[in-house]
Amino acid sequence: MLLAIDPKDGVAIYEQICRQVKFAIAAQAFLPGETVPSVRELSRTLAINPNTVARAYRDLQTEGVLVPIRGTGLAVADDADKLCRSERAKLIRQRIRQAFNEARHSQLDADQLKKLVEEELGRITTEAGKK
Amino acid sequence: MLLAIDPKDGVAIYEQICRQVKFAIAAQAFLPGETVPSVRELSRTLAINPNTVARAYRDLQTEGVLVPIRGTGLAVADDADKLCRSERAKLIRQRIRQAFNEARHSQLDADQLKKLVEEELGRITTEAGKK
Amino acid sequence: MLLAIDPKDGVAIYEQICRQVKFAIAAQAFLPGETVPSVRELSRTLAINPNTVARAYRDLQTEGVLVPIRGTGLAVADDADKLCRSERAKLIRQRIRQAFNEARHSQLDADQLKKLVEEELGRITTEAGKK
Amino acid sequence: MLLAIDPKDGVAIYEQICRQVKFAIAAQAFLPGETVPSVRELSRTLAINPNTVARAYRDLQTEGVLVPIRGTGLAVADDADKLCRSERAKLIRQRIRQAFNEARHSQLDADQLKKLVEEELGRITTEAGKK
DNA sequence: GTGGTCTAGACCACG
DNA sequence: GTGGTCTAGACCACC
Repeated sequence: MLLAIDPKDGVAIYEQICRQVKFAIAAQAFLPGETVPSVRELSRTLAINPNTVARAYRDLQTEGVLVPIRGTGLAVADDADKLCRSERAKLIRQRIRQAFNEARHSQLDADQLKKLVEEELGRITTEAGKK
Repeated sequence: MLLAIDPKDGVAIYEQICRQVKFAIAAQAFLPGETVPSVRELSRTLAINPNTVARAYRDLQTEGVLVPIRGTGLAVADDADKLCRSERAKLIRQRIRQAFNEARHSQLDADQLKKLVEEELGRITTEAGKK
Repeated sequence: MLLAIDPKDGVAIYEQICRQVKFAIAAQAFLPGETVPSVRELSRTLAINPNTVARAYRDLQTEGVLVPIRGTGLAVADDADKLCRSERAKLIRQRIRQAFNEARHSQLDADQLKKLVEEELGRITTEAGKK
Repeated sequence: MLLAIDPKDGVAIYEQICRQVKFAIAAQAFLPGETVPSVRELSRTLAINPNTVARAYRDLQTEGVLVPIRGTGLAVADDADKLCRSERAKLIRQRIRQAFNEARHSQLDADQLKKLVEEELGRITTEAGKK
């Protein structure tokens, strides 16, 4: 279970947990039906307060990603993998669209933007290749 | 002076003001040497708390975008236009890099990402063309 | 012995067992004097924790629905069928009263409520007729 | 602002708050655009912990009933009244259907059920009349 | 052991 | 003043 939490990231810890759990499910690191680490265990692992983990898990439940099994723990919902994958795509697209909109709105020249994007895109893909 | 403030945007109001003033300067809607609306006037116009406008202007002063003119108000700094344009570029590059990093970190396939980016890029440039 | 247990139902499993056993007795699927399945057997059949079955049976004993027969197991009490039927009626009346109270308390118009009730009542009786 | 909270009702306090706020909005005791009592104020009024109120309000936000106004408070969303009215109806119908289903499932005689319902319905309407 | 709820009190950004 | 987040620790029902 690899969750990288940064307490001073600016974004709330419980949101980091939510996002990473969803991404882990999307990447099939957690399979539907499996239980996720217990609130207490994860809170120990990440050295954060159990309430914070509980809140993240609660949000994941209201989103339908996790389902409670009484006295046993929280399990990944049956269709959570599809749900998480589609949401992951949506989130990423949203971020990109937002960045581009901002660029356009600031009257940045279209060619400059295109060039910039290709630079960054190249940077990412080569890094991914190295890995 | 056209500033579109949305109190329900989630983004802090003072940040919206900062950003829009800087973009207005970058787009040469305000020229270096010109004075910006007074705190009281702008707070009336936008129907928001004067403290909020004051805070925005304070931040803009620390960034060197605005300079106080004794007995007159706040004026756009001499090199503010260049400064704003370069910062705009930096901001945009940062956003794009951030979005791409997030995408990569979520184990999204590189080709999918590339395709997605090109889609959105096309969408933006055609829209810009229409405009 | 047909007991449909749903671990994800939200209702506690031991309560589901209690309720279904009592309803089975009320419907004369179990007759007074008959023995019910042993804790170990039922727990295997339903694939749930033996403690949970034991707790359900314990509750049924305190309610006087089941009586222990030394060396043999648990048997349906002599008057359990009447007891279960009357309790069933009480439970149902309670639920209905509760639902109506809630409706009234929510300031729903009395006529609307009446209409709604008759709709649902019709739905139930026709379904029962079909069956 | 009349919210009747019963700490030992069995249902969680935060849920009682949620339901009552929604019902209050449905009954137009709160109008869209108005702010609801602040977390701290309501927690004082009800003599409960602010966190509990905050949790209720948070749930109402995720449901789209309340919207945050930074530094000012929480306001009733524009279409919250319709949303709450329809949900109120749905909730009540659900409860009634559930009670009836349970009745049917327990093989209660249809005529008995009908008689029982009419008794209770009469009880409610006469009480409402008195009020 | 599990999650769920509640209390208490702290700190932060925002207006 | 407002809500948002986090920590700490308690109690409960359930398995």
